[in-house]
Amino acid sequence: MLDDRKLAVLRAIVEDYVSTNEPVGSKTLVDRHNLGVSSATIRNDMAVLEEQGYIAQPHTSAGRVPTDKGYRLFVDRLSTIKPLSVAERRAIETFLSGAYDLDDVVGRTVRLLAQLTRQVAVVQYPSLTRSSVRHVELVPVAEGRLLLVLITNTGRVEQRVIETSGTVSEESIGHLRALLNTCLDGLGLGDVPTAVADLPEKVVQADRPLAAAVLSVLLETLVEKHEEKIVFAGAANLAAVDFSPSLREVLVALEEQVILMRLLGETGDSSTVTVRIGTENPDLGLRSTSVVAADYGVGDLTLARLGVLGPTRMDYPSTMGAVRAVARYVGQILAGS
Amino acid sequence: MLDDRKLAVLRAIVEDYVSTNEPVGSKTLVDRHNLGVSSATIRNDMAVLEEQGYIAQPHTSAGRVPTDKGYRLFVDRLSTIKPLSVAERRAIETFLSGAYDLDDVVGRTVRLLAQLTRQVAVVQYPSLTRSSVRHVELVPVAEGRLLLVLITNTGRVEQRVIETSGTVSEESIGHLRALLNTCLDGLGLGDVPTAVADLPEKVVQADRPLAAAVLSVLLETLVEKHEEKIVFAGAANLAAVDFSPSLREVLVALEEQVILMRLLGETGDSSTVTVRIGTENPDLGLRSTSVVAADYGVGDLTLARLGVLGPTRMDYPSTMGAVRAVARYVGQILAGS
DNA sequence: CTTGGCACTCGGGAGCAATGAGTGCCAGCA
DNA sequence: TGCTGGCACTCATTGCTCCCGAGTGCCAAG
Repeated sequence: MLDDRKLAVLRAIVEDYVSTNEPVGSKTLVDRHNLGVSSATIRNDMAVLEEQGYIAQPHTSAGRVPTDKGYRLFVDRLSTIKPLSVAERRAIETFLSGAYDLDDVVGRTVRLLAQLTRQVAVVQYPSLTRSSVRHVELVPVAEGRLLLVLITNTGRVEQRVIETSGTVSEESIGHLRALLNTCLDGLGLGDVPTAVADLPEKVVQADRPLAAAVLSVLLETLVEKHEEKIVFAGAANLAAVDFSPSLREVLVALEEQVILMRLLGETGDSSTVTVRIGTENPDLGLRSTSVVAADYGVGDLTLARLGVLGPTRMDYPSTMGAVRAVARYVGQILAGS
Repeated sequence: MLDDRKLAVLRAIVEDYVSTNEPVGSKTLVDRHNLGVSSATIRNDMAVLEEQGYIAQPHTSAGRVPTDKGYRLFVDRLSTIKPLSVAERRAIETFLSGAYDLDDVVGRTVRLLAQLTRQVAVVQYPSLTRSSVRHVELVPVAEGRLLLVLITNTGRVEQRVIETSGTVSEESIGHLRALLNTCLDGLGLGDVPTAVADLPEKVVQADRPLAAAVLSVLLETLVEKHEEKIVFAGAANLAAVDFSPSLREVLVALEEQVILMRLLGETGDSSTVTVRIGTENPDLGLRSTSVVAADYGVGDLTLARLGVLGPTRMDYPSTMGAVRAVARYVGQILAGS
């Protein structure tokens, strides 16, 4: 259907258009790439490519521009992920290794990725559901108020206030704390609900209301935090590209956690970079953007995803390289802390 | 210098320009507001106002537009803060009272403020320096690693990893934890450094390295977190106004913590709303924006600031009303949790 | 299948006139 | 002294035409 030269033409169109941001015509194409044929031949090829829906012209008498379908073919078959330079890798490593807690790791990662790709970066916090309990802490913070702190093996710390009906003794708290920790230590968060089901029965009669209160808040925390936290950075990079009309829509989408979550999407083939182009996106208003995303995690364990959002007209090979590299390094950093 | 009518004219110009976003001329002015004089008279007044620098015309044969100086006069002497409607107040209250921890309070606040004013909202986390220690927790998370968790009376939780040279026994940790808590409980964070200076001397010889490590991390935390955390929301609202060229600069500024901090500025008269207009701003690139900010806190204690950033051409009375109201409610919520 | 040639299309920019909102100024009037 | 109506003037904006050139599609020949 499409012979080698037509594919080469498509590739050239994508590359030229990405770098110049101007519709590319048959003449400029033969000038810039040495395709060994005349512009008339290219024109014929382009007519075919257009008929098949890989490219389009904004208006008659203008050059061609890749369509989403064209980008898709380019990503799937015409390009390879471009590895980062040694200098870049080193920069990533030193920058990330300076982080001192989970918030900081995520914060640095998202800024790094934004800067590296000059686009909007999105990073999801490590999943709670896949991590396990490292420690549970109960701290009295005021009359009738306890603070429940849950620490996971991924370094995440969750906190919730518990209202207790009356004053609670230090011993009761200490007892409950010990009980919780022996029950839960090392347990996957998904298994917590069943493990603590019979907790109230294990404490003395007087402390049962307390135990029940703590328990309900603990379970709530697990459920609510299930919808993961997600952050972005580099919105300023959007202004550089001129999205003119849809810029507002894109900004709105970015501020909506739920949309961001869907944006990164479910894990495709793990250990690979996923690309979603233009209308392949689940969200309206992001129809003119592409998302390049990847899983990150420690060893075989996938913790969450991160990625980049930019115009469909983006440098896919480089972006994919940056996303892949950052995902790997974050994994390493998390493993080592 | 400026008689009452000239002030009335200035007020009318500001109000008209804010609502229509078009330079306002003498004719439209007498039509819309009943000033009781003819347009020629208004023209004379406008000439004076322009000479004094309160208004300017984008080009000859165009209407007048307020200058920063004009807005300043308007805010200081020609307008009063517009209180929110009962419905709005109720909405704020119910929305904020649904929050369940500090992150959530701040997150809801910033989104609320952005939506209420249709501009960019900025909220600073409650200051660490002005709060006091509620509890210190030490948790072993791995071989050679401890997690230090610091809980303050404002509900803020700080965490840091401590690298210990060797394995540390549970007892050592327990001892140190108890020691820290008796030393620090209720202490203002500013007083922590002196209070813990002699800590290593209070533990048995073998635990001194541990104590020193914990100590240094604790002090680091206090210093580093001194530069407070700050968040924003509503960037999408920027796209609605057409900042055309400077939009990028504004977005850049928003992502820079340091700039944001400076933006809210030092507390002016507390319990009042502060307005900074256009070039009064410390930052270049925000020359065409205004900031409306206020302190918030519990009772007499000021914890931090929050505010709104928008075009100089904004509805100051309403914005000030919204900022003031939200600041008050956040204070109430924090007091009650 | 490729190529040079050629007519055709159409967006974008330059040039130009008409429009009209808005101004500054002035002389007259209370 | 301050207000007013009148009037000439300015100038951004709009709509119009015209022209240019990049780029195409098609065709006949190699």
